[in-house]
Amino acid sequence: MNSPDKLRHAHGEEAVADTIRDMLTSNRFASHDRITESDLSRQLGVSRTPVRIALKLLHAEGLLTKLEGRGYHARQFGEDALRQATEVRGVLEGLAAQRLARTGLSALNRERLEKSVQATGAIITRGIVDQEAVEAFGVANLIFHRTIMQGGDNPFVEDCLRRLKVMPDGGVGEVLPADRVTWSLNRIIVSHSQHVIIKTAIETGD
Amino acid sequence: MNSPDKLRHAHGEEAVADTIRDMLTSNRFASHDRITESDLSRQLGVSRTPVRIALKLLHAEGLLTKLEGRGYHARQFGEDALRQATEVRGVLEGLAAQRLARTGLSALNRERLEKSVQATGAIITRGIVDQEAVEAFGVANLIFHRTIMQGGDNPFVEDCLRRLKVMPDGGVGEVLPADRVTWSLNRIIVSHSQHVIIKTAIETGD
DNA sequence: TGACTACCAATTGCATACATTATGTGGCAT
DNA sequence: ATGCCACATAATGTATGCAATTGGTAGTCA
Repeated sequence: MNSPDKLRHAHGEEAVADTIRDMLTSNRFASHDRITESDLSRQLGVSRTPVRIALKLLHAEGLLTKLEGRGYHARQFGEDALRQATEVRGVLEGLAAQRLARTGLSALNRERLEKSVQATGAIITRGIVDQEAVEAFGVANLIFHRTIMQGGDNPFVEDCLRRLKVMPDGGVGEVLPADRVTWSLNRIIVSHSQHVIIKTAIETGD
Repeated sequence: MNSPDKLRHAHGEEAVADTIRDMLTSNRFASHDRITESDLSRQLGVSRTPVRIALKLLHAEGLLTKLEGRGYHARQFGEDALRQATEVRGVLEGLAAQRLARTGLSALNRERLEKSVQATGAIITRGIVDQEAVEAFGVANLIFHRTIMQGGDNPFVEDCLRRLKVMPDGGVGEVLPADRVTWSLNRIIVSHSQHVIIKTAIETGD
């Protein structure tokens, strides 16, 4: 995906960053691969300048480690990193949810959470985990978490969570490639029940 | 400070970003000022290229809001933003402290926390809040929070906290300019007591 | 044979010139 | 008088050429 053609359509600069980000999060680079401006610019068919900017942004995002004169390396995320990111996301969403519980749910947000929970519930009662179900769960999960995150009305929470998205599989609600994580019904059930707990906690005022 | 001369000494590119960051955090721009590449490049005596990169980095850091075609605005941080950032920092440090409580304090970290608490205690018993006391408190406070943060051993927590530093006065333990915040003994006492609570909680295993 | 030096290649960083896009303004037509 | 269209201006985005720094390598001297 993300052939160089795409670069001509979307606003080049960010498109370059997005493309490289995709290449990184889909583990297209080995840990020892040197990533340099020139290589990527040739590879993507653009000049060094946008690539240069993109690499600096990705470095600032923490996706790349600098080799001081010899390019960059793709930052490697192990299992522990995933766990750590999950911890952080947990407390941040907890904060957002807490605030939601205090201020009360707007009608729109209440509806969003309701629909999300109903959607995951429907998947479970259907009992079949196919591609469609995984995608549906991804969407519902995304809506649920995003609603809480934005409803918390704390831009810093959103900033921090956005930062966690740099992790492969770290983004909340992203549909994961089937070859990386085997999605089971169990996992959906766990998520669903957690969502229900959180939702009722918010509605009753924690 | 940070006259354009400085740009010639430190590694240009980051120096440009640092300079602009300083200009932003010291409130040198009014909220309605348009910030453009060309203006800054003239003002700093460098070409647009490094300024361009610096602005993009600062935008990614959340210090600038994009005006989509007409430059940037300095992001304004109100009192509520300070409160929100404090909330986020609270839960993140809570997470780090929790982990510290589980894994146990290393001798070095235990000593650091002990010394910090003793220092703030000494300030309180002395009872005089002068410049020296404020600075001493700043140092002790910084050590306390940084110890907890790093002891949590979660790079994402550090990432997020670093992100909060973009706020004016948002950095933990920074000595604040006297004209922005009036430091009272009360405030130090509150901090001290909180530190004691956190410290004993960690030592007893939460 | 080992270490030091000098050179070469590769890479980042900067500046300038050029292309593209968006906004704002002014004039014209209805 | 108001609305729309066109043009000018300013801002971002891109490409390329050049400088400076760094790492690697080979060659020489002790």
